[in-house]
Amino acid sequence: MIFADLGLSEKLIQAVTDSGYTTPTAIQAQAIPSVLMGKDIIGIAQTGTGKTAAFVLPMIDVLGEGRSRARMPRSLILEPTRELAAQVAENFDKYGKYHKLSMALLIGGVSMGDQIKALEKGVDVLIATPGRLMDLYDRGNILLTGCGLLVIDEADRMLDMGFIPDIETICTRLPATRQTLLFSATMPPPIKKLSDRFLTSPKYIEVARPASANASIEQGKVRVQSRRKRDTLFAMLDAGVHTAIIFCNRKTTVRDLNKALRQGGFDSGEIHGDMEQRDRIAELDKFKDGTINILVASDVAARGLDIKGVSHVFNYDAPWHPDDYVHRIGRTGRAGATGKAYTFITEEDAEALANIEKLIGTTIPEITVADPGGSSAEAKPAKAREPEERAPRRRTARGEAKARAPREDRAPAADVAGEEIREEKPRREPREAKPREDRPREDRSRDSKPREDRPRSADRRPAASKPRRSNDRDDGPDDGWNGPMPDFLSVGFGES
DNA sequence: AAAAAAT
Repeated sequence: MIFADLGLSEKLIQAVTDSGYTTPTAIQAQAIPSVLMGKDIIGIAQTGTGKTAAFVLPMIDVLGEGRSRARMPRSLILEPTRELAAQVAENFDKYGKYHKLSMALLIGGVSMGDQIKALEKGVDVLIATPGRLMDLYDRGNILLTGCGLLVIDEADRMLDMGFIPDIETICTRLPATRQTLLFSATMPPPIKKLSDRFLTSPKYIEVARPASANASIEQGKVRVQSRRKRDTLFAMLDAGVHTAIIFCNRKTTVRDLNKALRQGGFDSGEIHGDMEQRDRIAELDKFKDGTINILVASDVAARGLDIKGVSHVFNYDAPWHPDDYVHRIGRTGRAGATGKAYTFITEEDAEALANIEKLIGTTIPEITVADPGGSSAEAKPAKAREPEERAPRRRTARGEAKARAPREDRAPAADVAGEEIREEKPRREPREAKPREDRPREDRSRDSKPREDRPRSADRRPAASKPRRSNDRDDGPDDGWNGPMPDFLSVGFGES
């Protein structure tokens, strides 16, 4: 099966080929022909399965060259978070480069002016989070009567976030004869009800959950006292981590931990919902382009965010909801690359852990990190008990940085060719290989200039109806992380 | 127990 078999236009196949993809994923192969035929779809899938391209590609062809009218978008995509919405917009840019579709990204946290301007001009594709969409609708800036195609993405998360009433309201404002695509990782009763009410004889497509079914993620749990989490984490990071997302349950923890990491000489950043939108974007961009290799995150980044080459996920706090565990660790091990996912477990986490292990159907192997706080930490199989009352060593930024392996040792290995579109946002370039101690922090900003061929953040304004870049870059399927793994991180698995 | 999303 290749993309050319799915009934997509030649221009679209060209854009897909330009991006280096040839083989559709399961969800793409099943969904694309049906979407092209105008059918409603329920897709049980997450990002990581290639879900986004499964609706973006056929939508580009369905909308074709048709003309939009002022304030009357022809299609609407609803996303639960601003980042996901932006990510979908990037997909339209990438695959729609040979089409003349206009789009607008309606998300909160940024000024409305550009969004309103884009709406006035008329857009083919509206990508929105519910809050801003409702706001602009109530202000009379949007007419949904011409909107014949609706995508409800991440429906279960919309439910979690209390968006379902908004979604229902929006559905009733769209024309009754329309095409509706609903994607969800799970089908809880309220989502079932929603689909019964707003979809017409949908085709049901279910693909395996990538994270639970994903053998490319090596999982481990680390039993740790709350007060030793930080030292343990530092030790594990010191041992050599290419790129890591560190999830915390609270925004305050995110902030504190990032601060500590930076003081410790790590190139880290943070993302959580209390940050200004532009800072969220900036941090994510830095992580994507390699300016930083550690991202401390709240669950705002748990689902869907597609960043290539994340080698490690750390659950600094065990997630309270087992579903979140699956989503979090799904940020690594993507597109055939291998990933590691480590979860810190304190005594209070016993119940959460039990729920997680029940959900994923296996016991997570336990690893022990010896000598946290030292720079020569190594992990040993679980049975080797760690000496308990070792005084945590104070680390200074200098000494700690010197003790760390030079960057070259942690550089990613050669790319592995992946043929399927699973990744919405490939890592752009190999990261800076210089050891950080050679480069004072204040000097680094001027060195990390953005590449000319990738959209700068200023370019990512909401109104995407600007002329398309003719030489849109070729995002080959670089798979990201597949590099050498420090030995210690690999031992100890299969012990329990 | 938190986070997210409109201001």
